[in-house]
Amino acid sequence: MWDEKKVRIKDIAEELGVSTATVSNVLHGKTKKISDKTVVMVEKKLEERGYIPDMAATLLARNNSRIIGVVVNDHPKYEGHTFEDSFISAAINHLSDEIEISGYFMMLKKAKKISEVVNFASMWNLDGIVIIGFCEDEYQDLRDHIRIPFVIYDGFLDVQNRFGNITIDDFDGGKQVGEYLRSMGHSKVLCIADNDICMDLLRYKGLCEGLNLKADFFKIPMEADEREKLYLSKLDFLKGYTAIFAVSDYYAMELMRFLQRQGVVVPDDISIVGFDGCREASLITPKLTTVAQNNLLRAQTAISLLLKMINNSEITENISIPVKLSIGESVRKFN
Amino acid sequence: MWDEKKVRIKDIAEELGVSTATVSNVLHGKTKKISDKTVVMVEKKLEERGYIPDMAATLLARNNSRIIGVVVNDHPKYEGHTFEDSFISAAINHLSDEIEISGYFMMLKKAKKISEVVNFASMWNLDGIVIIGFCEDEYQDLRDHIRIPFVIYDGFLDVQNRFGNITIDDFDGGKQVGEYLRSMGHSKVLCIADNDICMDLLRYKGLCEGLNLKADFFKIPMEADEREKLYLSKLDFLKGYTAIFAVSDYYAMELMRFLQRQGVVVPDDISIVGFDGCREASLITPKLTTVAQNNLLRAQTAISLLLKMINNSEITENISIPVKLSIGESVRKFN
DNA sequence: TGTATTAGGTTATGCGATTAACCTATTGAA
DNA sequence: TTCAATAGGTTAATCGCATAACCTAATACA
Repeated sequence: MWDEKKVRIKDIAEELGVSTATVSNVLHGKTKKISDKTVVMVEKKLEERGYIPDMAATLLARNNSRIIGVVVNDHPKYEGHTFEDSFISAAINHLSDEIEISGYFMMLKKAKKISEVVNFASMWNLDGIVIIGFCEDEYQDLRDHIRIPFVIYDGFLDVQNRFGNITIDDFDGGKQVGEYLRSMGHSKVLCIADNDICMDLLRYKGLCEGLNLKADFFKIPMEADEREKLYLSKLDFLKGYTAIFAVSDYYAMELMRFLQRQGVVVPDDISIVGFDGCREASLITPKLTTVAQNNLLRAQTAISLLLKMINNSEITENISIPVKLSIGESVRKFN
Repeated sequence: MWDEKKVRIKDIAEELGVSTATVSNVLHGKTKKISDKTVVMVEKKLEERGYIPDMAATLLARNNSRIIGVVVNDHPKYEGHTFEDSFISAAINHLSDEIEISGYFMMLKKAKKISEVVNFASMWNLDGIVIIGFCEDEYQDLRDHIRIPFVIYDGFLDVQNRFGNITIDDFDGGKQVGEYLRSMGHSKVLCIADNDICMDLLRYKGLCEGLNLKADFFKIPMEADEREKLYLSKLDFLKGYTAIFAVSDYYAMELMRFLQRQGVVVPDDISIVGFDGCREASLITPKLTTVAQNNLLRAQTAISLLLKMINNSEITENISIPVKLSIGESVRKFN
């Protein structure tokens, strides 16, 4: 039923009465030492027989695999829907395209621990890794245990050349939000985040800078039902603010739904701002005001940096992608 | 910098003074002909040296790769955001988990043509394929050109055992919508779809059955801007219906946004129903009434069927996953 | 006592592609 | 005429693992 034999270099060579080396050289354009007629003959035969290289053999024979691993932290906060997250799925989508364009292959993996990443790299002889969603300690750990270059897709601004690092200007994004809210007359502003480190903190600091005052910071739990409980118990506290800045669109939209269910009108009663510029943000009502990231540019930058690192293991760069406030309908003018 | 040598079976064997065959056999649990103490000794050493098999060599040496390909049609309608589509990303997310649980590896690929799928399978020696988003002709084409089993993730109900086929009961889904709309007093109902074949038609037929009358069918173009134009020019036509059933949530939500921009209130002026039960459907306002699919069950079913087919190439099954109407806020009672 | 069986391994080959090293015939130069 | 160089290849080793075929010593059996 499904048993046609696959065409190998050896088959081509035998049918043509040449050596496998000749066929292989033609395949790779190393034709300096092969006559034009032989080249043409081999090329024709390859085409005719529909030759497709066997990757397992190819990988084994050369020392670079031309495979790039994309590893996403399978964080509990995604509740098993990691690849459905809008930031993650956009990353995968564009990374996949960029990797293919560059003539590489992508291997995609969820991982809970850095040791899984190390094993993954070793077992597939990956040429490089793009990694998403771990924290700084874990990246250092990875750095100490791996032999290949990697680029942190959601990097930190303050990292000093220790690995490839793609970041957005979190501080500036927060600042843009702050300036906008200030221009709209808000001064009682709350910032919510699940995390008080790294980029969340930068966004918060930017917010304060833009507002020109110290906004309050509220840490929320990572589990959805605990957040719900917390919001319920702190409803009056939340209502005490005229605007709330959530450090991700996901939290912003969740909070918005929660408030709407409690009869709070957005933006009339409370204004809300998110961060990420995910697709749903512009599909909901009211449209979410948020800080938009250029996912395509980010993926392009990540892959082009990684390829540079693969070709020269001394390079490590820290690249920041600009962000831009995207004004929706979730903030009202406040006097 | 990144240059530790990787541990091979040969290294383990030499350090222990045994043959590579012994180590390999221990690795695969073929310990009938190996003394307990040797087994223990080898296992200890493997653990201690952190042995990780080289996949390229493993694949090459055995005739099954233990790789499952997941191929998604890179359809123009996604406008380059294929993996961000909610149906697709949910599929990838769950398929990835199921494949990993089964001890296989996933290779993910976008493809525009079936020939790419054939090459992909050949180059990686895939054991099987899960394929999403192509049309029936293309699947037949694939069937004729490939040597390995494949399962159609978004299959058709009327296919007769020609490949592994996972489908939902499109007809029943449409029927549930029809019955619901009928119970809400709607009789002027329009069905919109970009396609007049297969599952879209089944959903439409189910709709009519449930309504107990023949609803109108309206074909829309696949390009977003052309749809926009069409909707604009046919606004009065659309307003002539009390309820519109879009055969996917994507179209339903898009239409809802369009109507809202035109000042049409949903559901007060027009009721809207979608199909798929994607995540955004429950996040928008008003919450979309839609036909929910169980994505996890679908992925589990697809992988378990594919594994059956891999182990016995005679099997081909046609499995239908039940669907359930999820009532939101986008349909009003009409008298 | 002689033969069969079993325990506990080892040897050697192949998977398909890559590539360094080698070979031979022809041409060119002195 | 002789040697070097070049064109146009071929040979054979290698990548790391799996596995069928083979081997030897000890034990079982009759």
